[in-house]
Amino acid sequence: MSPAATMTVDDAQQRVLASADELFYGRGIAAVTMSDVRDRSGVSLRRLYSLYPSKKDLVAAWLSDRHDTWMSWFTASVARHASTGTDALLATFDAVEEWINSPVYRGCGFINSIAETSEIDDRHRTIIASHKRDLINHLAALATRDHPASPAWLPQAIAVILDGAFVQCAIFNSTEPLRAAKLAAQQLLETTKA
Amino acid sequence: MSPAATMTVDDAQQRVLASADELFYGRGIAAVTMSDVRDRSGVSLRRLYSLYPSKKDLVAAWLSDRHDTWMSWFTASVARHASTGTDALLATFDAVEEWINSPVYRGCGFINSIAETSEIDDRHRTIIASHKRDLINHLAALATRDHPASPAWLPQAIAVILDGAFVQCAIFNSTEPLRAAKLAAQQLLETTKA
DNA sequence: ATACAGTGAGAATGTTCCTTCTCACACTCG
DNA sequence: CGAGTGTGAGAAGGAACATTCTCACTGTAT
Repeated sequence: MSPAATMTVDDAQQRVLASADELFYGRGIAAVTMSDVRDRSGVSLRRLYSLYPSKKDLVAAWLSDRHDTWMSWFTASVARHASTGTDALLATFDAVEEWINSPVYRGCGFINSIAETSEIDDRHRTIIASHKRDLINHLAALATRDHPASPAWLPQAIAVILDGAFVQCAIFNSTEPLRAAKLAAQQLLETTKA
Repeated sequence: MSPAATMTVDDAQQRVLASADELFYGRGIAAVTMSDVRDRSGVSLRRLYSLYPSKKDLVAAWLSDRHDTWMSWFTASVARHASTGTDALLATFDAVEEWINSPVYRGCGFINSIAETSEIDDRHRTIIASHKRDLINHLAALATRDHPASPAWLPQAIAVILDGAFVQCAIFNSTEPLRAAKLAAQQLLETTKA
């Protein structure tokens, strides 16, 4: 039907998206050229453009892909940390601590991307807003399950604290903000529990 | 001695910095060209480069200037909102509400800038980190004065919540995150007051 | 009045990309 | 085997932009 030569379409897409993630997240969108993506993925420029007709298309595909993988990782990591008896909403801070401590950490890829105005259009902004909305929704589900008496604003507040920690840990290159964030969340959860 | 032709050096610098602020904050650094700055400020390219030998130099001057003006505005705005009897740390949320509600709001200029990796170097990152450190220090001073019994992590926690609100209000183009942030801070201040 | 120092306007330079195109090759299908 | 399609490698086209340079002018100081 349409078997490819050196690499299947799926393979090429997967390699491109994996490379795009390392590059776009690690260096920022504007600092990454299409040739960089080719070099790291091994997918030729010609094929790259046949898969993603423009850099903006590639960026959109990357953001969607990163949303999927990040949310999967996050929910799994939270579940794992909550399984030891820790409050699930509080466990979100333990979950992200691993990430923030990793050497590749460079803040939240979505928050970073939306600041690169010359690389981003409304399509991208929609994906980014959806990502943050989904995060809040997940936190809301955890709150409904474990904190049924908590106020309606709690999930959004936890999300705000998480985003603030992402940002400050990147700016200060330290996990100290995360610790303060977790203590604040802990305090909050204790007083809204009653 | 050295009187200029059309405009004094001080005038030119002031006009350039004012224009740079509108442009860099409003559109992002990469999306603004030196010619844009010339057009808006009325300062010729030649003079622009004699004042700031490179775009990176101009960006550094802008960040320093914005730090000064933003902190002045912020401390004054907090003081004004706190003067009516509101807790000073809580008043920070009322203070930034005006800003976030204004049509020019586009998130925190420092958080946005640090994400534009191809426009930013270590000199800029230092200014940005200092800005956030100064903000925390100011919050710490307010805490020492009004909440002497509060835990040491409180100022950093408030700063995290503020930054998270800055980011989410920009992403969602809404002040809803700020409301959740303020409620969380309120809860926090009440329980750490005792 | 004249030489000079600084300036505005904007052209010229050099670089960095995104995107497209060329050419030769590999593999499929008849 | 022979035509045709898809591909890799990388050159070529074109646009945007930071930075420098040219040229003519203005105001100052001798």
